[in-house]
Amino acid sequence: MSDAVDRILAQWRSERPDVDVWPMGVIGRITRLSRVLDRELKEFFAGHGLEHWEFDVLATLRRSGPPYTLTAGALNRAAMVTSGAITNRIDRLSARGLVERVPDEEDRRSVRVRLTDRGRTLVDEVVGLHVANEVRLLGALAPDDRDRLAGLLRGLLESLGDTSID
Amino acid sequence: MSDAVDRILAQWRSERPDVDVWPMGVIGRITRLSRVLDRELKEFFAGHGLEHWEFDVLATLRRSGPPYTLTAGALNRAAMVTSGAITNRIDRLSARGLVERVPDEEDRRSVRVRLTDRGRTLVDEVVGLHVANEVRLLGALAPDDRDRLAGLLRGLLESLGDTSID
DNA sequence: ATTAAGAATCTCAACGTTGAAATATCAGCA
DNA sequence: TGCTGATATTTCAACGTTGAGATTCTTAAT
Repeated sequence: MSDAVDRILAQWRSERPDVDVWPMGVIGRITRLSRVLDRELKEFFAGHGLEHWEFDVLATLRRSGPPYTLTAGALNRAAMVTSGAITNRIDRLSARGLVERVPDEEDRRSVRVRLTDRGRTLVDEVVGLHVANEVRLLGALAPDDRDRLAGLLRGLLESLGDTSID
Repeated sequence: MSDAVDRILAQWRSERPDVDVWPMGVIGRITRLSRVLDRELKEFFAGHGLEHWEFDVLATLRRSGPPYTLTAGALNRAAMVTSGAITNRIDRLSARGLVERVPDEEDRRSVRVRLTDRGRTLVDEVVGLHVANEVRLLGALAPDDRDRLAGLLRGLLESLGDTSID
């Protein structure tokens, strides 16, 4: 049982035995898994006429609950991208009629972004299939291992300060 | 003890109790960790006058062992990017004098990319510091947990077919 | 030799993100 | 009321990747 990262670690041990590269066994695998999973999810969403980032934004609004409205800044932090990227994403989702900009009466610097009925219908249809697809991708994981893995990853995220979505 | 993903999961359970979103507890965390770690590494490499991708290419060549030479295609697969991206990266590393293109005598479609002495010196200086920085980032992980986490991630990567770096 | 299929790399236009600057607004305070 | 610093969003040029097509070369069959 070995993966691509095992081969990379073996190369380093051979070439630079003075460096203990164990952290790459964790960080390298997180990086590679992220890429592999991204490709899989991209393919899945394409099958439903969506970009990955489109689903992300719609899902963020959907799970925030009624009235399915968040500020651009909140979407920004949730997606972990810069503000310019969010402006662009809202523009395009808005052009597709999936969200709409609503002026914020209380703070006129702010823009509220609201899921339209079409947007909500779409995300509600897709989210179940999306999760089923994720279940498939994690099929190799025994039920006990799911919790162990999630717990270890949570510990890391906490230690790195990723504790808030607001 | 909770992280950003715990909050996301709680939102889904409240809004869509009919969907069991446990896979997001794994995939969501891998995705977020990848972004957080990417930012940290980017900052580290910038402190050494390098882009993250520059180090990646140099390290791939370095750990392949003497004569520190790989084809463009091999770099391509190692970096998990498209061929156009690798051409671009080789161009720029070559302009910095860190690698050089060597015509492949056996297969004239191929381009061999060789680490220059400057490139090798640079990567050899930086790799130890890079690993030390990774150790710092994983500081929250108990020694036993390192192996457990690496093992669980390896199992996933294998099951998704990521078993080769050639 | 010649041909055809496949492989390795490069080219390039389209696309999305970044990061900084610009704009507009708010909140606290003199 | 008028500042001042902070905040929210948009704008925009620079940058890197993608993905498809073009180019060059190899391999195997004829």
